[in-house]
Amino acid sequence: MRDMKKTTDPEVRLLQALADPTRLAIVRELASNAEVCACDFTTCCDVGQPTVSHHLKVLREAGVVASERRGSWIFYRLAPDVAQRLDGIARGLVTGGLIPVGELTRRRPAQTAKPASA
Amino acid sequence: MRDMKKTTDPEVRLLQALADPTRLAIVRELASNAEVCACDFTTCCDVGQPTVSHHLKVLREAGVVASERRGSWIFYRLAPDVAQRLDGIARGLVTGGLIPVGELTRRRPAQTAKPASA
DNA sequence: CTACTTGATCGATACTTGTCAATATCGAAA
DNA sequence: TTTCGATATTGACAAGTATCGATCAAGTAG
Repeated sequence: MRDMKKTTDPEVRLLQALADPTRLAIVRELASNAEVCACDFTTCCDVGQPTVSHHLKVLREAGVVASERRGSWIFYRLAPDVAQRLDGIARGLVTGGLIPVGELTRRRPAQTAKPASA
Repeated sequence: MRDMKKTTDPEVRLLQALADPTRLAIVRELASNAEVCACDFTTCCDVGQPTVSHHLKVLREAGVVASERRGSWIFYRLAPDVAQRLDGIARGLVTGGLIPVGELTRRRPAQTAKPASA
């Protein structure tokens, strides 16, 4: 378990796909253009062509982007549910507004006892 | 520029902080408990204490969690704006609903010409 | 004070990843 | 078919990082 490097969690996969400057630049470009040729990313992201290809593969396999070949070029666009999936993660992190922390704190012997984790 | 490893982009920083199985497990624990003792993460995330400490540091420096010492224990909770920040990133990725892709495709000579990136 | 407990830090190691140069593949056009 | 342009893949390398054991620092309890 300790060496569990293979992340199966789809939320972690999505976050990992987005958690890179170059890939987020690609995604942002796609967010404002709706359709971008692969060759354009090399200029807008300031990286070499193989690097762009690599990042596009990561994004593709994470379900972040979809590709479509037209003529000699391959156009990429955002998967339609990316924003929704990310928003789902964000919603899962909402607690502060729902649970008054002070109340939880108040009904514990906070200074001397540790609350049960379960 | 090519060696720009120092990521200053706060959105990338947030995503990087969350894009790890152990850290997301910590964050989820905090999302459902609102306040968790640092010592409890070792069991719930199945990693050693130094590892937990390391990940908590990463989360702290990314502004994802806040810590508070009470007695011998240090309690962690989610920063109140984490969900909102993540949602902000998600909103920035919404385009499919705003721009009818078909229309963009239709008014281009898609088969033979490449559209200008700008 | 000492002894104990919690959490942070250090050092080492193994794994992962971002990048590039070189090459291969694929589609279009001649 | 050959040639050319656009992508993908491969191989290698450097940098980053997740993890652990050992140790340190800070606080509590005797």
